[in-house]
Amino acid sequence: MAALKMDTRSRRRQITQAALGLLAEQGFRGLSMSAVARRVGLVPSAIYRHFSGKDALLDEIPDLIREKLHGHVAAVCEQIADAMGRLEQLAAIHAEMLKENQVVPRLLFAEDFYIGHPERKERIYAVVRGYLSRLGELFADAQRAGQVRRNLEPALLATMFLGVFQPAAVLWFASGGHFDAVGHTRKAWKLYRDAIATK
Amino acid sequence: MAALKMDTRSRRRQITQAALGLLAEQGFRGLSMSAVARRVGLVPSAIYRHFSGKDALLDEIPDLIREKLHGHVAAVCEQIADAMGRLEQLAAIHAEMLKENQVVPRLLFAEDFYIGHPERKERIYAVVRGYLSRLGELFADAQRAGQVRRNLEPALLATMFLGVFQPAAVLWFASGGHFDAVGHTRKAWKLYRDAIATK
DNA sequence: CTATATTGTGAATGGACGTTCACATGGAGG
DNA sequence: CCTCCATGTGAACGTCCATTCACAATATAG
Repeated sequence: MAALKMDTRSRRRQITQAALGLLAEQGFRGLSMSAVARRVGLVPSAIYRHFSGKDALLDEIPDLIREKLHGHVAAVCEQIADAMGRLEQLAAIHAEMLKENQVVPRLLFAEDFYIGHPERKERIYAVVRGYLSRLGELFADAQRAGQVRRNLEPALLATMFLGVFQPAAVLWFASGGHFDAVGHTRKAWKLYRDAIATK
Repeated sequence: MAALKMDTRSRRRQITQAALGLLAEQGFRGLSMSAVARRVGLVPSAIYRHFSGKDALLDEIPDLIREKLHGHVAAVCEQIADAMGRLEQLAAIHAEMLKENQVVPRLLFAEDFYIGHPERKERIYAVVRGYLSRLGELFADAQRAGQVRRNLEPALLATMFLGVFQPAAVLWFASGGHFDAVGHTRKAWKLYRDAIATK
C-alpha cells in the first residue's frame, strides 16, 4: 500500500496538476483533499507534507490557468503569422477544448473558492483581463494590417470575441456535450469577422 | 421565538422564493437548509413540514427561473412592437439585471445540483433551449419585417445574441461589479445589429 | 369551548470533509 | 552497513450540514 517517496518539488507539481484535473473533470465539489490524494496515489494526510492546507493548494490554481490560456495564444502565434488567421484558429481551439477549459467558469462560479478570500477573485479577474489584453493586441495587429476597421476599440473587439464561443461553451456544457459547439463557433466567427472587417 | 403558523401552500412559495434569493445572492453554497429557514424566520426542521427534503426544494428551482426569463420577454413584447426594438431592449435588460440573473450560471455550474440527479441538468438545458427558441421567434419576426437578413438561421441568431451580453456578464461578475456591462452591451448590440441587418 | 390536525421547536444522529498527530518507512549520506 | 530526516500512513477529532423525532403551540371544525 505504501506509495513511492518523491521529493517535494515534483510531488507539489503532481498534486497541483491533480487538483486542476479534478476541477476540470468534476468541478470544485470534486476537489476534495481525499480525491486529490487518491488521484496521486497517496493518503489525504500525506498532502499536508507538501502543502500547509487546502488553501495553499487552491492558491496555486489561478496561475496554472493563466499559463494554460497563454499557452494557447503562444502556440497559435508560432503556427500562424496572419493576425486574423490567428484569431480564427484561437476561436476554433476554444471550441474544441471546452472539456479542459471548463475550469475557468467552474472556478469562476465556485463560491467556496472566494468565501473569506476576496483576493482570489481579484486574481482570477486579473487572469481574464490579462487574456483579454493579449487578445486586444491581436486585434490591434489586425487593424494595423488593414483587416479590421480602425474605429473599433481593441478592448471591445476582444470582449466581443469571447461572445463568439462563450454561448456555445455554455450550451455545450448544459447539454452534457451534445451541442455542436465547434460548428456554431465556426459560423459565429464568420459573421463576426465580416462585421468588423474593413469594407 | 415561535414563528406564526402559515398554510403549506403559502409557506412553500415563501420557501422556494427564499431559496431562489439565496441562490442569486450567495450562490449554491449559501443555499443550506439553515439559511433558507433563517430567511423565512423558521427553524431548519420546520422546512420538512413542507418539503420532504432538500431535493424536493431544489426541484422547484428550474421552473422559477424559466418563469423569470419568460417574464422578461413578455414584458418587453408588451411595451414594444418593433422586432429589433424588442431585441435591443432585451439585451439592455440582461445587462441591467445581472445581479438577479446570476442565478442561471450559478445554478448551471453548481455541480452539487446535478450529482446523482442527471435529469436536473436536462431540465436546466430545456429552460435555456426554451428561451433560445423564444429569442429565435423574435429574430424570425425581424426577418419577416425585412430588418434581418433571411439567409441567417434564427437559432444561430439567437445563440449569438447571447454573445452580446454574456461576456459582459462574466466580466461584471469576475470584477465584483466594476465592469461596465451596460456600456459594453450597448456597443456590442450595435455591432451585432449592423452585422445581421439587411443591406 | 374543546378536540384534533397542522405547523413549529430543539435536541440528537449520521455522514462528509479538512486537519492533526503519533508512528512507520524508505532512501541518501557517512 | 547504519543513521537520520524527509516522506507516507492510519486513526482520531472538530465542524458543518441534512435529516429525524418527540414534544409544544396554534388554528380550526364541531
